[in-house]
Amino acid sequence: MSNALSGKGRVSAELIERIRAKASEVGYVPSQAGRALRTGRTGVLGLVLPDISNPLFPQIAQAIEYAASNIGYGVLIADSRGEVAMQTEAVNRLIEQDVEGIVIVPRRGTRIADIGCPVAVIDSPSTPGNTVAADHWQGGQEIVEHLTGLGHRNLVLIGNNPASNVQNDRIGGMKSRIPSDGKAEVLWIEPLEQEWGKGCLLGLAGKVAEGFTAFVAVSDLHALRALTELHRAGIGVPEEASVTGFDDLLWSSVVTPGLTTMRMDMPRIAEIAVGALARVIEADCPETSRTATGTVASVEMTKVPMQLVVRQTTAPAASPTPEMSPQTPEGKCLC
Amino acid sequence: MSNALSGKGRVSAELIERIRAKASEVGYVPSQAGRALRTGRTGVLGLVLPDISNPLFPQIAQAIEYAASNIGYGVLIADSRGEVAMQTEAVNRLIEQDVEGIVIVPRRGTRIADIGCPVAVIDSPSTPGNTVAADHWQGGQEIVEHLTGLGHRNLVLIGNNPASNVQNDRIGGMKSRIPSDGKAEVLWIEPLEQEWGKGCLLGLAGKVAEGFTAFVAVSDLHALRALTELHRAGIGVPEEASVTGFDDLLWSSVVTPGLTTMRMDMPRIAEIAVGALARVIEADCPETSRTATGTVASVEMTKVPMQLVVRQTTAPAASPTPEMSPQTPEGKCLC
DNA sequence: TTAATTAGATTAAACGTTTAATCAGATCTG
DNA sequence: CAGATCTGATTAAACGTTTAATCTAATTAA
Repeated sequence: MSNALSGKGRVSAELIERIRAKASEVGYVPSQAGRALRTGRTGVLGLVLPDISNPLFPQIAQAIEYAASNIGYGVLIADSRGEVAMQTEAVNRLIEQDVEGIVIVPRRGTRIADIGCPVAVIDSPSTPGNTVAADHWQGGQEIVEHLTGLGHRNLVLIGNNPASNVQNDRIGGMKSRIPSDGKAEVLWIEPLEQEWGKGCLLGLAGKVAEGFTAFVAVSDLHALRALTELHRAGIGVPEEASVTGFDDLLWSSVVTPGLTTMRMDMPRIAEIAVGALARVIEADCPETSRTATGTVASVEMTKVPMQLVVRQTTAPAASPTPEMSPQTPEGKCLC
Repeated sequence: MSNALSGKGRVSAELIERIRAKASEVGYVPSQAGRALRTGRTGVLGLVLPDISNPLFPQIAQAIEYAASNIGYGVLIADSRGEVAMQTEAVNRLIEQDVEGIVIVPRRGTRIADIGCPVAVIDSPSTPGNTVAADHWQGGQEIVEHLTGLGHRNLVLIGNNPASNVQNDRIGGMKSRIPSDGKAEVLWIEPLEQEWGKGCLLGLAGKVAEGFTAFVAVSDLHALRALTELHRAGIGVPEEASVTGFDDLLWSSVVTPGLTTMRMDMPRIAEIAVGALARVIEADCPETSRTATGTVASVEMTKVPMQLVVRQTTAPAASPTPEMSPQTPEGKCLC
């Protein structure tokens, strides 16, 4: 009844105590529904992901949930399962559930329309309307600096799909740090698989024969693939070739050798994202919560630096490879 | 106002149409808060996980979210981040958010107390109070049947922690299918790491020297570790040794060679779990939703069979290994 | 023709909370 | 001491929905 007065208004300490006592005696818990109806605040944020089965989803979800619960919000999840149509449908489901704001990790190439509630976008700094993201470009730079610092000059950059902003940023950053006396070749997996079938070999052995000494993947997933393919071909990692990934997925540390990779500061990113949401929510609320303008474009976009995690898949480049001329002419996919 | 009458009561088709028109004209969306207050139904389920960073969390979350949204429920997530204390705290946060039921994947060894709302537990059939789970025992049986069918007789079973019900079930099932002319040795990783440090070698090369031809892990994570360790030691997979995992994590298909593993039927499990919840919710609701009895113990526990996924890490056992005597005497951890 | 039934529309009450408004008593001021 | 001020408690209104109840007019039956 007046329990809420425990903060506002004027009540005697004695009364407040009596209420408290009775409350816990009866096991009273305030109903969120009632509060929500009166105040228009549900205390719930939505989180929509392009595809929950994305391996780095756990990091995102965990960080968002943590950041949200820290400032008193719950997190309602929705999965667009990769389909772009379901993305808007998921958003609709969330706003029907009266979420006060939405954190969205958009599917590749998707633009988030102005919906009726505050939105924070986590994608890549190159995405229009983005709110916060890891600095993928800087991450790309740092990983190749690490490799060039070890003496590597000829790098194979491994990506999956050139349509991804994130992947492009990472590869862009990598390229920008290739020394003038070195060279880099980009290898896109998806087109390759279009032609040779899913799970095909990437022809990495051929690359080392051509003189490449390092394989720089845009994701630990692809790094793992490279790692095992090289192992299989009898090429020692890191003695004969170095391999790096991105994202520091869980298993990066359990493979042998441990994978050198770049890690995002997810807790930070999540904190910024939900923080931005909370700010516009708590600002807009007094007036017209239903008519909230949509995107949190007002708050300037933030880039969070990535961090290098050095493990065992990187080592100094093999001595200037005496036979560096292309011995195996075909660098093709060996599928 | 009477929009809801669109289902109950008696209204003319004409009026119903007029309402609809006006509604969409004004862009009216019914407020969940109001409905929740009146009906006591929030349409939200909670999902609490022992540790979101668990790599198979995506599968669980995705499946639960899908099953829930299919029958009109939203899913609020909560992470107990491994700490048992936070598990109950997470549950409390959820019920404060007025969830109508909770799906919980309990932390190892945790027992779920009777809280004030319906609960479905997903763990292992050996866990008391469990509602639904994959049939880990059967999974263990099937994977070794696959291996013995290929002629393997001496298997190393790799687990992490003997305190896990799930792992014990799997290993139990495995053991139950070891043929009389074969042998099996269990290798627990966690105690090993206690002694030799995290990420230490498991001494697998020694095992193949002793005559073991197959490594059966309780998780793809450990299988991956075994796979790379064997590769590293120059032991061919699957020519010289077979390796299998569990759970069919995302990357199981991208490693080279692709990992043979057992997959849970998560969609099915999720459907059963949220189905059970929905049933008791919709039954209890009319009377006393606040006084719901707690666990969904009433509905009998269900075991969902696991499915074998054969890829390339398993092959017929090498010809009866002529030199099967233990050449490398030390089977110790080589860390 | 009148009373009884009924379809369809309108009104009212209730859910549990918060916030504003009202009220009674006490302290203070002129 | 009377009127003004203030403190703390109590009461009332409102949020948006659903469900029950009331009300009107029209159709049917006697």
